[in-house]
Amino acid sequence: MIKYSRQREAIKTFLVGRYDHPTAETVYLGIKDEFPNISLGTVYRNLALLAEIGEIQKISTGNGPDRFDGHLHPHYHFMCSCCGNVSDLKVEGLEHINVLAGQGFDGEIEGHFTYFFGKCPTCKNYEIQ
Amino acid sequence: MIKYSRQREAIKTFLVGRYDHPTAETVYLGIKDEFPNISLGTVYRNLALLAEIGEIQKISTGNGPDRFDGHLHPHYHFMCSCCGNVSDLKVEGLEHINVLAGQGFDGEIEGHFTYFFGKCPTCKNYEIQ
DNA sequence: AATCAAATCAGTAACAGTTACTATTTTTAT
DNA sequence: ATAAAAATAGTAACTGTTACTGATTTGATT
Repeated sequence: MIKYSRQREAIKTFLVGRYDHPTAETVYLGIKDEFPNISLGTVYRNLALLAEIGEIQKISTGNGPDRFDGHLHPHYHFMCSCCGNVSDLKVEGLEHINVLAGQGFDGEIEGHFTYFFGKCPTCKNYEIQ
Repeated sequence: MIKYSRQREAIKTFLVGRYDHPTAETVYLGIKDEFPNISLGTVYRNLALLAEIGEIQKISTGNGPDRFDGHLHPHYHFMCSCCGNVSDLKVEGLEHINVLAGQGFDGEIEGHFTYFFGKCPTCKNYEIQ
């Protein structure tokens, strides 16, 4: 049974108010204003719990720490190979790819993780100069 | 300049001979027959190098260690949520998704990482009983 | 074949990100 | 109000990976 906690609510609120996919460390530092002695362990525990019950999204890119997203509407993520920032990406017409993947597969496809990479607008412009 | 090394060749050969996407640890143990004092650091260094020059593929799933694939023909990966095994998945008709993702995006999409998850054939059957 | 600089190695220590442990505090059903 | 369950802060420990060091291997040049 999950009991209410003010720390968890603050973590959720923090994430919902941001669009930059913060790391656990960033959440920890951001929450410290309100909870000066919050523990990093508490942040990790609650991020994992929130992700498990589907209230936030966990994004693992394979290098560097995991990132978290408080916005649940269907969207994809883009990670810049230059600066490492993660941004949202609206991609239309990808709803069918689980079905495509399931063709000729004997198991059961439940979903997919996808992120795109390349140069973000800022890094792309910077390169031109 | 990259010089030949017997260890690196053995690592590559090991990966090409397998289809189960082993971890660095598994490679290390598998190579130990031939190189009893090979160092785990050497395995990591060469896996990173081989991935960088495009001779193998590195697969990060976000939980557990990275996995490596010695097979370069275009294919996707499936990770079983139950047993954690990673297998290959042939998915047709996904060539265009970088283009789709680039529509309405000011940066430059260079590629994407995707893996599918769900229940592998074995775990799916096991559940029924 | 001998020389030698650069690359690689084995071994080990250090690191980053994350999880686990413990004693205390908070939540919430009764 | 009470009390059991859940959550907490603080800290230690863990996992996967990278960095450092002095010795060895490679390969181009003689």
